[in-house]
Amino acid sequence: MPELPEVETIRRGLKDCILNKKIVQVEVCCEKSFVGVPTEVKGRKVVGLRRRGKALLIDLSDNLTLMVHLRMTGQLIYVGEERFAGGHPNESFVGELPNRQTRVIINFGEAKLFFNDQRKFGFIKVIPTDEVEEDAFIASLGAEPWEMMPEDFYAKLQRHKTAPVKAVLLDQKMIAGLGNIYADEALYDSKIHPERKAGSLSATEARSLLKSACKVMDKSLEAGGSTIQNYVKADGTRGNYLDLFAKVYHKDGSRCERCDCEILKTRVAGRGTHYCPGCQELPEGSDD
DNA sequence: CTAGGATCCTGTCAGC
DNA sequence: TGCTGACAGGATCCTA
Repeated sequence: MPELPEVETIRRGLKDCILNKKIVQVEVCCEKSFVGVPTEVKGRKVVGLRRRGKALLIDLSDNLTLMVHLRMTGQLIYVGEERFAGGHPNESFVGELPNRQTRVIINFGEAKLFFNDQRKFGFIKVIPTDEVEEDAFIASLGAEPWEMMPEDFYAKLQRHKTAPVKAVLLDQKMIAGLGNIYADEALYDSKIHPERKAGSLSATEARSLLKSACKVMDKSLEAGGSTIQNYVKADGTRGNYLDLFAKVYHKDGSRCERCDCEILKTRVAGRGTHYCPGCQELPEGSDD
């Protein structure tokens, strides 16, 4: 799940747990999940935590950085005096660790950080700190939503004559950090149909969409992304963090709170897509 | 340059 | 109960 707000929430939470701590050992349980030499990381101290798009950057002493990308099902679980977990929400947040989804264990001595990832799409990559900007993934990223200039956003949308606007929103080169959840939520918030041709949006619509993207992500950040505290409710039962802010995502079958139409789920650009047919209308004709 | 599809991998759920 | 296929919140690689 981890999209920008989740990764940012992890960055903030993890900072309090691991900043200034020394890595005693790195245990790689799945080769595919760790790019680099584990022993190189040994003995280094965590000196900072940054984020770029959906990538978490853990800066270590002596010019080394761990780039963590959670992709679809990655999660980071810190187990020490306190427990902090974020990423793809499931029972690993609260259960015994390591488990069969554990791919990497970063050992801080008295505490451990577990990188779990069911589908093995995510990874931790070792990069010299001064070369992070040159990493192919980092270098290709578009601007952070809050830093994106509306006119640049509009110009980028204009380049896509036939692609649905939803597909363009998901493109990290276009704008960094949006995934399937926030793409649907942003489109709903600005009342734009996900299948509108990206190039057909007016400058005003583009501006509105960018504003909505920032708004829905701010709201999720406020709610604390998908972390242990909104996964386990006060009464001990399991909650769904989407309930805290989602208006359309996984809401198919329920009523739009703006116009009372039924929220629909379709497939756009190969992805499950949720929208309200009442307030996200597709204009008549072929030039949509 | 853009556009569309397959693909990496594991798990869950619906339907038979 | 057991099997099968569809699908899952990401990004890349390939082809056209």
